[in-house]
Amino acid sequence: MNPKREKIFNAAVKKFSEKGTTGTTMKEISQEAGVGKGTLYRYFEDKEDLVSSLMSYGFERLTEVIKREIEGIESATDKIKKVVEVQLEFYKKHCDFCRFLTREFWGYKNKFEENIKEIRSDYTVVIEGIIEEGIEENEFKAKDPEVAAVSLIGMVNLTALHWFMFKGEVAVDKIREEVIDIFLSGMLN
Amino acid sequence: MNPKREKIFNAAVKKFSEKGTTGTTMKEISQEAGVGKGTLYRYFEDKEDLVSSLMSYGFERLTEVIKREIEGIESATDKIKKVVEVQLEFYKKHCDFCRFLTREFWGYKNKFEENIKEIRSDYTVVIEGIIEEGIEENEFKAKDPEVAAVSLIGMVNLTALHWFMFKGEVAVDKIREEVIDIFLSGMLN
Amino acid sequence: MNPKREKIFNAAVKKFSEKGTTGTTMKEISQEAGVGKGTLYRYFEDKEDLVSSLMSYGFERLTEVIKREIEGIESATDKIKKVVEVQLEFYKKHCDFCRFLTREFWGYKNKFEENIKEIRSDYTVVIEGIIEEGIEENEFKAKDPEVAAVSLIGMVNLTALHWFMFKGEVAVDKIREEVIDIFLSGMLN
Amino acid sequence: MNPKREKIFNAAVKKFSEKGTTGTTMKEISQEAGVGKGTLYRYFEDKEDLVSSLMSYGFERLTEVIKREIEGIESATDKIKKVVEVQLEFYKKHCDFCRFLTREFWGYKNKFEENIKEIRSDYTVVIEGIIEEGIEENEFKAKDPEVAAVSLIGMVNLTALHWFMFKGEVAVDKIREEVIDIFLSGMLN
DNA sequence: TATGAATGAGAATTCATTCAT
DNA sequence: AATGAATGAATTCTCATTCAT
Repeated sequence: MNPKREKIFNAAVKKFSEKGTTGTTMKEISQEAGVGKGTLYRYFEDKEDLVSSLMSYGFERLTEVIKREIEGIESATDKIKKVVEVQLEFYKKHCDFCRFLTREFWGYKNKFEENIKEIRSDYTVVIEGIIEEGIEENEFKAKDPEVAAVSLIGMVNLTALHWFMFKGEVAVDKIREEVIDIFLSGMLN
Repeated sequence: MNPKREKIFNAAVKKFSEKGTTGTTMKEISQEAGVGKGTLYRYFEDKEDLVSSLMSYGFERLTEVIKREIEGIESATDKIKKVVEVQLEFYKKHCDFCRFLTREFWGYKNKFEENIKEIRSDYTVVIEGIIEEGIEENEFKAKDPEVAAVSLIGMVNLTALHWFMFKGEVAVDKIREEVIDIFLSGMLN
Repeated sequence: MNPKREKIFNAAVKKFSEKGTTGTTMKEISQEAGVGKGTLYRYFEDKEDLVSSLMSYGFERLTEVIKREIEGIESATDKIKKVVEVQLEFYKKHCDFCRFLTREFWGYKNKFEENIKEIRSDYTVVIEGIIEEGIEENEFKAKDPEVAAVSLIGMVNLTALHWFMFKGEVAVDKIREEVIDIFLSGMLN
Repeated sequence: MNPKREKIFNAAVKKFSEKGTTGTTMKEISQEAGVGKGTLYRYFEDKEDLVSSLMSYGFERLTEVIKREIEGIESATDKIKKVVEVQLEFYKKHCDFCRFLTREFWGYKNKFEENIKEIRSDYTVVIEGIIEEGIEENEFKAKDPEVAAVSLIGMVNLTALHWFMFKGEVAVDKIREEVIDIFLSGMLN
């Protein structure tokens, strides 16, 4: 990627996470990025485009990493374990981005809405695929793979964010163990 | 509650859900509520206060309903089942409010931050309590009740919102069954 | 007319005449008018609306005055004399407005274009009517009343503006005599 | 003239006529001209200089053509006829330029103001000269040659522009006949 | 000599908030 | 108590101009 575009992305993530997209001004982003205000508009149509490009970019990176990491893993159970781990690591590393994402994803009508939905769908579908596979192989017993996939994402997403917001850091190991255990074996003794 | 305050709350929820808090103007809220713009400032200090009051109010209602509904239920397992059901019904009924909540909760510095954190904590703590109870009673096996509680909230929250956003309505029955099953018994066959 | 709207109109004419519509900022107008910047937007949709409203308003006033003044005059010749006199007086009195008009009328596409064309047409048509009348009464000999009408307007318009720009004031008496003489009797000896 | 300078002139006239000088960006001109944006600044000090150079250039061409065409013509009457014809042809051929001129000429303070006034004066003076000549030769009867000259220019200028704007084309023949007739013989029967 | 990426002053416009009625 | 006209700080975005390549 163009290095200046990347500089802008990094500055935007930081600011958006701290103050929200609407609470952040283009001027602040340009200052954080160390470029002129006008330069933002050379790389992005407008603020909306910057926000949605950033969201797409992040989702794509996350989906990419997950796809790459589960490659070669055989059982659906092991794949799920890896997915949880990779996601938590991603959240820990890019917690600014993840806060931004959680906040802005459930967004309101904007010109890029469809585009975003598609990207997010990609990400959900990967996890859904693993669950379907597990069902076929008789490893898993879920009736509705979509509910199961979104549930898993929800568990990881909210616990990670909860830790980040209330304790200051994502406790990857602790969360991973517990989440995997609950998701795979349930709470019942 | 003061009926005019309630009118304003209802108008605000509707608009905030449609267009976000920053995308909604005080004028729009006043028109939706059928009162003068100045009147809003009689009932709320400023916009920030309106947003955070609304958030507290909603969390309190949800916590209240949950507390009331699990009263008298004996086993932790049944309590969890009820919690999931009540939450999904609440999401279905007040999906505007829930979208607003998810978006605005992971909020950014504002004068009411501490207040909000406390309220949200109340809500988490109720569920954490049920889980702790279940552990004590040897019904549950979780190592970390907090992770477990937030995981459950995350599952319900995200599946409900996912259905609302991508399918237009929250499929309470389907989600409830699957989520309860996963949370209690896990995915493994 | 609303007194605040009028204050804004007067301020806008003055500034537009001095610096052109695009050379004048909304801030300057608001300062000249002694109102807040936001107030301009209570009375006009946007800058374009302010410009075109002003143009319509001026054309309407001019057309109105002309219509009123020629009422009761019998011969077309006398009517033409009155038209030239009234126009020159108007130009002298509102030379700011006239400079603005001449400059901005031959404008470029904008949302109010059709509206403006209609208003200007009204004004041209009045003069065309007098000429047609004169032809019917055998007073005048023009073959094309439209060319004749626009010619007269052009003579008055440009001489008045020329005097204003190059000599600082519109010499009403001198211009009136000569223009009427040329238009009615021609240059030939 | 330098061919690149001419390319820029042509591009600028086209754009200025379509969208006004302030509505046209330097980038648009450079693209229309097929040169880099920076190149414009090699041939013109700044935008103001481009506008005023263009205006001077056009006035000079028009004055030049008129001077050349009336050379050798004897009577003032015939010279006036030729002047009207030449002007109308020029307007028809360069209507973009003429619209630009009418709009921008009644210009506002800028660093090249004096220069422009002089050029325009040149043009007026040629026609004034013809009229003075006619008076001396007893062909014409005007009392004030300046009013007469500006009147003629006004007639031609506004009728041509009126036709261009409201009918899409300058009807040279029709306008010429009528304007010459009015100017020389007047309207009276 | 020619280019176009980068800049930042400045423009139009919005909107939370105030306050006279 | 209720209203909505008025305000101006703040925001997004544009574009003339510069300058390194």
